[in-house]
Amino acid sequence: MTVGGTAGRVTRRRAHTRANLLRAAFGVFAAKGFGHVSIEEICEAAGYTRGAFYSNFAGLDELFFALYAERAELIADQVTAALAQDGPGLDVPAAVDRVTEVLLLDRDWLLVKTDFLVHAARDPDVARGLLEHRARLRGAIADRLARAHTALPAVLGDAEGAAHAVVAAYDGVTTQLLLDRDVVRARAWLKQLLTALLTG
Amino acid sequence: MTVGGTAGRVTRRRAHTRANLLRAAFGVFAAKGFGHVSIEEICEAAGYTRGAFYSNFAGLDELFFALYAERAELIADQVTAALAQDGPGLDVPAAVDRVTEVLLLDRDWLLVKTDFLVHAARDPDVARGLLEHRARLRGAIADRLARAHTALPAVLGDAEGAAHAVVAAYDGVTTQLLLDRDVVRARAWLKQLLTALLTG
DNA sequence: TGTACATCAGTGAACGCGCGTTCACTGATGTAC
DNA sequence: TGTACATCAGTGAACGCGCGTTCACTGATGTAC
Repeated sequence: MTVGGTAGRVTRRRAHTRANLLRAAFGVFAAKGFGHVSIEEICEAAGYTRGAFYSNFAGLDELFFALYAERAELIADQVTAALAQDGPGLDVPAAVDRVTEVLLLDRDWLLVKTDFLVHAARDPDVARGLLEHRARLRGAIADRLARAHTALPAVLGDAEGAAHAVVAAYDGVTTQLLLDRDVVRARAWLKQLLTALLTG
Repeated sequence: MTVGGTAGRVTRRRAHTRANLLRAAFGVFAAKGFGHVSIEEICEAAGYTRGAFYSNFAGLDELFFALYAERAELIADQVTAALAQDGPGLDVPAAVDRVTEVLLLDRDWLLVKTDFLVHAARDPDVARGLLEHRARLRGAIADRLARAHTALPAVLGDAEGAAHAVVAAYDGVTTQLLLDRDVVRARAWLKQLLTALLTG
């Protein structure tokens, strides 16, 4: 246990190195994919030796988790912000536009996110964390829809069901986007899908 | 150039070995994920030495492609069969049931398929092949929908658009299924989504 | 503010293992007669 | 059908590299007075 001020100074260097490693790692992971990336490569990209890596992370997995958590939090905040933008009522088409914009912005993120998905799919513990994160996002969407007072199609059930559908549509469109790299079409397509789903 | 009969006999052994390697590889890939699998592991699982591997494949990538192509073809046939089952008219709910059954059957396949997706997402050549395969499947669905004479919601455009939506729904539901492993819910959910999409 | 001292973050060399890749060899498969 | 011969699929040992992991060390960061 050290005093606040002391820990702050010491931490500054570490935090800096750690951030550099994470930033570099994001690029490398996006380019090559988790599983085709060596610790060596990340260190080289970040300009450190491997010792620095081990001083900050226990291994590749830990760094990958940290990386994912950091970015996922960021995206979640952006989505929440996009949803909160309207007044008490909800302009569904406008909200769809804004959310769509945020969600399909960064191809590198989609790549890393999908890497994380396949990783989570094979490890129940990791999957639980990811499911919780998804549930939180879905909850935010459901809340917003519930407060919208827009008539939702009965087939999907309540707002929770509709939010579920929104997430599924997003995931589905992402898959296609990863392959054809056509962001414009993907956005248009996602809007169309969400419109079809949310306006019976 | 050898005579048919001769090539048949010689090929028989090779084909057998190749099939064994592919079968074993499927299991290993599903369990660990492409990128966490060594040639050594596959050979051990199949009961061959590494030399046998190199006698049949140029490397891991080639085997992975072969594996994917083989299974994808299989699934495509099953889907086509499921679609062809009705008479000239199309019983949409029944067809949805049958297709859903086929598509969400095998978790291992979903895992390998997703591995292949992230791989393709980083390699345009691989992506092209995968996109073509998806287009073919989508075409089959669109054809079937077009012949169904059921009123499709206008938001999705023509039958081609509706087929696009079907694929997106499938991809979206798959993502969730990979995480929560709840096939029953996934099927129910996919049916519900498709119903919402196909019956305005 | 300046100096002596303590701690800790990152260095870089070293070790060793896993495994990709090659290749001379063997015995299995098929042909010719 | 049986035997000698040719070809080729798979063996298993060997080589070597990339890289994960460790650790004694250095110099940077912060403290005490």
